[in-house]
Amino acid sequence: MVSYQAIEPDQAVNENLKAKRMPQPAPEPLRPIRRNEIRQQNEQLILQAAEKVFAEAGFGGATMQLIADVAGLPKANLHYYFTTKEELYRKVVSNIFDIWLHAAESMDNAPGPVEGIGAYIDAKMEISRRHPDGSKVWASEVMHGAPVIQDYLETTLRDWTAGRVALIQGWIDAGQMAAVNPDHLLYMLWAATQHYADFGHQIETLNGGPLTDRQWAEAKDSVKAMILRGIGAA
Amino acid sequence: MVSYQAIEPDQAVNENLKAKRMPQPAPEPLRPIRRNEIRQQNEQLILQAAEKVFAEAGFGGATMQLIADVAGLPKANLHYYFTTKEELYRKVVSNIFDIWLHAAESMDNAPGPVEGIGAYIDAKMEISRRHPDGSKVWASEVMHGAPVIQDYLETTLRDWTAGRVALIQGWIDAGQMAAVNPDHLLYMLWAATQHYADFGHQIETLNGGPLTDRQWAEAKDSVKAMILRGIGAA
DNA sequence: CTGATAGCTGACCATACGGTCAGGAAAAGA
DNA sequence: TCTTTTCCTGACCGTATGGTCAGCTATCAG
Repeated sequence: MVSYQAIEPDQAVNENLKAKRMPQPAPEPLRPIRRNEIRQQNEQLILQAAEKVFAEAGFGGATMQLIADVAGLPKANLHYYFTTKEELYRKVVSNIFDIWLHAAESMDNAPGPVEGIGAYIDAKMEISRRHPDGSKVWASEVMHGAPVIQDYLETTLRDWTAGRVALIQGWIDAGQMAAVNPDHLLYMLWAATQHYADFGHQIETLNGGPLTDRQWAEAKDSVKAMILRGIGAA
Repeated sequence: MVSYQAIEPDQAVNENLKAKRMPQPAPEPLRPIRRNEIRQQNEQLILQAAEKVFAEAGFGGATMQLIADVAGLPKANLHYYFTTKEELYRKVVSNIFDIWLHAAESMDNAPGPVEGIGAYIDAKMEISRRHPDGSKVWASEVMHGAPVIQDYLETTLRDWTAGRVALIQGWIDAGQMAAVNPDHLLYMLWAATQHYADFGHQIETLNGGPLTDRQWAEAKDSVKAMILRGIGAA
């Protein structure tokens, strides 16, 4: 079996659990544990660990035990918050989808393609840099036929896409850019930006290490320059 | 657990096995079974089934039993030809890598970027169309940190990339295209073309069905037009 | 024809997995 | 204080998985 690099369970440990297991010298801990917060905090902790593990191993390769170790919680505790592995996975994917949709708003209310598509590329490149795991989970899900989020594709994404296609067509009709096929332009935008997350390991290997701030800026500029020139908007 | 669509085991059945299990009316079957051929044939059969299953379920989600069913062979027979799941997977990935490298030759011996990069896009789009499973397996492997083909990335791919970067730089120096960053141009080429395989399901969903011949042609033209214009070569 | 060898496979095994549950601990409410 | 509710978890279970192996059959060289 392929041995994915082991993740140190102690990398992320619930601070509250730590505190609980040792005598507390202070009569009142600085952050009193309120019930409401516990649930929110642990769910977040589990979701973060799950995103990492799902991205690294895929749905089939990920194990609840490993997610639990990364989160620093007993496995049974995961099943207390998320009944099944699929329910946890579904929540992870849906979170990512929300981030994406939110970032997509940057395209609207722009006077033209240079600003609109430029801002969209900026936003998507930033997501690739800050949420590479999320991007990978999404990519993995779609590659496997979207067994879990097919309905999202057919409703939300479809509607969003139709709206942006109309937006782009409007720019074309107004002579603000070349008459490219809007669908394929969107595909290229998604592909070019998400590539830096999904294939980040390949890029880092070729680059001889993680991209520096300067290199990320150059990546962003390169993508923007090529695409904007490619659609005759620059 | 996510239920990936079941694959009908009988979709691909070894014709020789079929023949063996039923009385042969003809004294000499048209294709006599030679020992040499059996090995080659079955290995090919298993590799094809494996590529399909690995692409659909990922390494962790794929099972030897399912691969065996798709290949129409008993599971134990798989282990006769490929000792471990990882060995089989490694062979699948390495086969894909070879196809990619071979297609990459289309970029060489071109008088300029229009012909060279145009031909490369053509070749890669054709691979995305004809070998989508292979592309997905590669993507999955890289996304998971390339646990199996890291050495390929560091040697073969690195060398190939360096060569093409020099080639592109030569075109830039000769004034045949704009002064784009060659590395990021390569990333965009990979991203834009492989997207049609890796995210094929998403594209098909948005498209309301598989791309037609005409739509594939338009996709190819769109990618070529945008990129070639984007690098100032058209 | 005969021994040797490659191809084949049902039955089996140890392990690891997702998920369950009884029961304890801690906080909130009364 | 007592009761209720939420939180927590070690131990356990049925199942499915990757892999093995003894023993069979089919081919081939001599």
